[in-house]
Amino acid sequence: MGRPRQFDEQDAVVRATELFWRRGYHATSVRDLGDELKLTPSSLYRTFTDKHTLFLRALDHYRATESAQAERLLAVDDRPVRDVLRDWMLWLVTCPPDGEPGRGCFVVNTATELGTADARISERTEAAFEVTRQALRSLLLKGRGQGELAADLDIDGAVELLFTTVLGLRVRERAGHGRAAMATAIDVAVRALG
Amino acid sequence: MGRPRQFDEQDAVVRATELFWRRGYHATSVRDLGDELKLTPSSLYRTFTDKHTLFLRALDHYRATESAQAERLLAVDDRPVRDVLRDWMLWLVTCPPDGEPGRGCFVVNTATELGTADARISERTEAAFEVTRQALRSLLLKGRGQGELAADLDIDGAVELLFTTVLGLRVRERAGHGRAAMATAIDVAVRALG
DNA sequence: CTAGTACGGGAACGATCGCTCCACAACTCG
DNA sequence: CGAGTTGTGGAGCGATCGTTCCCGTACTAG
Repeated sequence: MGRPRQFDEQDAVVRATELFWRRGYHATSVRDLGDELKLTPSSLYRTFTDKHTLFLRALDHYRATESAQAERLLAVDDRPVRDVLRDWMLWLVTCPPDGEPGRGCFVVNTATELGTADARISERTEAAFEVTRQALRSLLLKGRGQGELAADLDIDGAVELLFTTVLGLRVRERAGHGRAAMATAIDVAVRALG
Repeated sequence: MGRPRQFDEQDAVVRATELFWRRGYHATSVRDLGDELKLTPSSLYRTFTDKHTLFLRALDHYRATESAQAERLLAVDDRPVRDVLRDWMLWLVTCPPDGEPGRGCFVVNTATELGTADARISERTEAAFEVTRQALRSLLLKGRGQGELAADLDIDGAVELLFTTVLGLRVRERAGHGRAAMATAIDVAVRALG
């Protein structure tokens, strides 16, 4: 009972995610959030407890949507594994296609801004990283099983290199590096699978 | 003439660099800096103009010292290029060996925290990135010239992949990833040179 | 209708932000 | 010595930080 909400909580989380994503945790003030989400401080705190909790919600939302899209791209079953891998990496690097400067990856930005100091945050970034590693691993296993990749391919090693490369790519997108250079890196990485 | 300084300016820059490195730009307050550098606000502002300018000084100092150490490691001339490359990458990832959580790379942390919004900062991060790419390029060229690497090695491609890998490694160090996993990624990357 | 409950709007809390100002101290030069 | 110059210490500026509180509002239950 009581007075009904005048805003959509999920929509507010989406907007908060975009703001935190672009500016990072410390550079985003509660008033910035209030303006963007069209929420007064009282509604914001009543709904999301505090800034830190809202940030965790934003991280979770980002992981959920990002993972969903990634799974869709990786689930393509009728194309060569190498092509699926390349397209997925290219997509990771082109996520925000419209003008404006690259936002990089919210998880990577968060991990570098806050390091390992905050446990509740770093357990989320680590979980996100682990999802990526597992997605790479199962894709490579599929490729090896289908004979597209060498039978003696070092899966663990390949996963580590590809995962590390992905992190590097997302830093470069945030830094505004050209798509061509990153596409080159992706090509070489994929070709390194043998 | 006038009253002499009671502190060493260079030493203050070193301390400021460490603080900005660990905490990032926005999370480091002028009072934090004052405490760490043992400077009153008036001395700090008289000497370094403002927080932003001090941050640029810190970035420049980091680049200078970091580049100097990297050049020393890359200048080793009596060892196989692949070993030099591997050792350099391992060193990049182990820079702060003593306890405490990894600080990652100050340049990478800055690039992801501030993106491309601030021109004076991003021109410095880009310059630092370019130095790394050039160092990789000349090392690979040397290796190819000495016959250690294949004559038809795609230098541009290899540089892009290695550079991207290095950025990813520094993110991972900041995120507290284990040295073993990163060493694996490095091994595979070096082996991918053929 | 009334009582109870959750939300919206916004003033305002104490703390901290980046930064300035000024009286005083410590030096060089004539 | 005194005049000139620069650094030091620290109070304190206005602005903004994250957060709370209060009151009027919009709803449900009885």
